[in-house]
Amino acid sequence: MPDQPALPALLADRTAYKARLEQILPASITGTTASANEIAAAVAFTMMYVGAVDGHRPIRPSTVAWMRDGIAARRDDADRQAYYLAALRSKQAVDAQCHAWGLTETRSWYADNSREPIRDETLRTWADNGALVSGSGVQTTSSAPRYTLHPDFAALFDPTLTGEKLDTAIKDWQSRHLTLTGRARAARAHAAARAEEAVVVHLPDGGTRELHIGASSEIIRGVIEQFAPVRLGDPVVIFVSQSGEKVNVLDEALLKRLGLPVDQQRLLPDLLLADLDPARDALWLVEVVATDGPITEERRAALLGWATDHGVSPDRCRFLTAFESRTAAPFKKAVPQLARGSYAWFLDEPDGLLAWEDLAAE
DNA sequence: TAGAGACGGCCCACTGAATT
DNA sequence: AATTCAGTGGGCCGTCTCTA
Repeated sequence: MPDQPALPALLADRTAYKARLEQILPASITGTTASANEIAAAVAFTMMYVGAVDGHRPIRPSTVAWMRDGIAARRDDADRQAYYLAALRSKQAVDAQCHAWGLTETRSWYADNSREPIRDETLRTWADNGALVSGSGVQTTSSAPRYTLHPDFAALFDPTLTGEKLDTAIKDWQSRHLTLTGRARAARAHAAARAEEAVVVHLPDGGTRELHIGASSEIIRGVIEQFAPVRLGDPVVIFVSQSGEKVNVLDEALLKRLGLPVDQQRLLPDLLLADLDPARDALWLVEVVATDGPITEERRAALLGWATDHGVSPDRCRFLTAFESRTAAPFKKAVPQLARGSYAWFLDEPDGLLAWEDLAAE
C-alpha cells in the first residue's frame, strides 16, 4: 500500500486518549459511557496507532483487543505497520510478531470476546455521532476490517493540539457533529453509503426494496423478480428476513389478516410469499441458501408448525429452497437433506423448478 | 442493601480465507 | 473442489463495583 497517508502522531498512552475522549464525547452528551470509557480509549489509541483514518487502513474489533503494552510502546512507523498487517492476519500472526520483537509480555489488552463491547457499544456510539467513516463494500457478516476514524475526529488527537487551541477545536467539532443537524447529516451520509452498495429488489406491486449486499440478497432478488411472477398467479411479498436485521415486513396488513406472528425468537423463513390468485391461494415459505440452511425435514416441520399453529391449512403451504446454482457446492451439500415435498430453484436457471414430491400424493 | 452499570464470557448463524 | 477455521453480526448472562 504505497499511497497510504503518513501515520498520525500519537499521544503518550491510553490514559491520554481517555482524557480527550471525555472532552469530545462525554457520556453526558452521548448518553452512554461507551463513547469515552477505557475500552473507547483503547479503540482510539489503536486506530491512531495503525492509522485507521478516513477509509485508509480499516480495522476490525480484534485489532484493538489484540493490542499489547509491549506493542503500544513501539512507535516506529514500520512497527506500527507491522502490527496492523499481523492483526489483519490472525492472533497467531500477532504472537509471531511479538516473538520476533522479543516481547515477553504475551497478554493482549482484551480477551477475544471483548470485541463485542468494542463493536456494539463504542464503535456504534462513535458512528452515531459522526466520529467514524463507514466501511464501504464490506458485507455485514464478513470478517474484513471496516472501521476508520472520521478525519475531523482523528485530528482532535493531534499531540500538538493543547490548551485553548484544543478546547476550540473540540467545540468546533462538536458544533458540527453533535448537534441535531450534525447527527442528521451523519445519519444521511451513512444511509447513502449503505444504499450505494444495496441490492435493489423490484416487488410485484411495483415498489422497490433495498437489501444488504451479498449472495443471499442476489438470490432473494431472483426469487422475487424471476420466480414469483412466473410460478405464482398473483404474488405478494409478505416479508424478508436478513441476517443482522429485524424481519423486514413488506405487507403488514396482509400479515395481520393471515394472523401470522412475526416473532424474532422463533424460526422464520428467509422469505415469505403469498399467492393471492383464488385458484391457487398458497403460502410460499422460502429458504435462501448462499452457503447453508436449506429446507430439511426438520425445518419443514418447524415452519409448517408455525403456519398451521396460526390457522394456515397445511395443503396451502409450499416450501422452496433457493440456490445460486445446482452446480455449486451449497446445493450439492444440501441435496441429501432436502425435505420431501419441497421445491428447489436456481438463480442461474430461473425458468426451471425442481420438485421433490411424494409419489403417493400426486 | 437493592439496583444499575461495566465488563468479560458464552452461544448461534453466517462468511470468506486458508488449508487439505 | 471440499472442508476447516477464524472472525464477523446478533443475542444473553454472571460477577463485580459503585451508588442511591
